[in-house]
Amino acid sequence: MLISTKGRYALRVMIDLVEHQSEGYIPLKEIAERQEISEKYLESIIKILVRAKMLDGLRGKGGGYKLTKAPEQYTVGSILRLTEESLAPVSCLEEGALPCTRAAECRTLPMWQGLDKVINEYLDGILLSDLVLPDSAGDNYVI
Amino acid sequence: MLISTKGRYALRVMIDLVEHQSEGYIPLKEIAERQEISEKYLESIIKILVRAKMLDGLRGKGGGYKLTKAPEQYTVGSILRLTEESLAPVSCLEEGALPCTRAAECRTLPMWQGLDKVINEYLDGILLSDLVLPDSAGDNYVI
DNA sequence: TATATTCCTACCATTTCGGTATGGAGGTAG
DNA sequence: CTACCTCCATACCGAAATGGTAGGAATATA
Repeated sequence: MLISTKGRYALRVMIDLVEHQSEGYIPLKEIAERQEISEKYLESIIKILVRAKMLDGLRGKGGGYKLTKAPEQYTVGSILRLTEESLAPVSCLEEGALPCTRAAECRTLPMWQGLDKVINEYLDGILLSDLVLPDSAGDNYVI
Repeated sequence: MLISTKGRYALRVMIDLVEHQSEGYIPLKEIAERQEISEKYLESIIKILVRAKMLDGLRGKGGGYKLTKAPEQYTVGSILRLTEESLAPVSCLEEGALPCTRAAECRTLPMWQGLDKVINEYLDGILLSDLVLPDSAGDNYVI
């Protein structure tokens, strides 16, 4: 499995916020209820998005979270690369992985690099706004 | 990470066997030494390939393993789908996963299905024989 | 029969996954 | 100024997956 619940939930939060953009700051509690995710777990995921300035958090009464950019400005890839620490399909391609001593003779390395490219290009080709479109238009990003 | 060491090692074993096809049955010990993988761990991986009739195992003195088909008959995808129990990028697409109650309203499901398709098509487009070609030809499957 | 080699079943340490619990710190309305 | 509501930080925890290890039984050859 490439994408854990963390990444999937992060995406659902972002979509939820797009769908309630007009309401200003949305409290965590509301999102958690709508998305049926535990408040505390969701909190830890949202924290990552706030630190990366993908969301803006406002404390105090009437506070909550909202997007910092327009939905077309976020790619799915950029969101997932934040929450999943790596989207690399194999450990030898992960950032900070110690260079494999067999890399030079490795028959499979170029293939893994190709797979990595395919995955990232697919995910970067989809915008957050694409995921919120009415159902009928939901096929344009399924290759 | 999508592909664990199991899948990667399986692929390396298959490649090793292609490169020593002419020598008949190749003992586990030889493969393990060449590939620098523990004999016992490799054994558990090879077992999977034998059970699926991708390899033929012969016991006793002079025994070992060999391919059951020509290298062009194996796709990388077919090998990986055996050793990794699933190549699904998200858990909700795994075989035997309990159907998600939110599937109908899920904004991200079609995207995950698209990703799954992209991954499988890439891996099924590469043959075992492609991985054994001389180095200079190693770019034809990197998109 | 001695030896090489595959098969089969357990077991295990470490890490990751998917959370929960507790306690603040900081803003805002009244 | 205080009560309330929100974000922020840290610690902990059970279950499953990962990446192996160990011991021995079955089988074929010489």
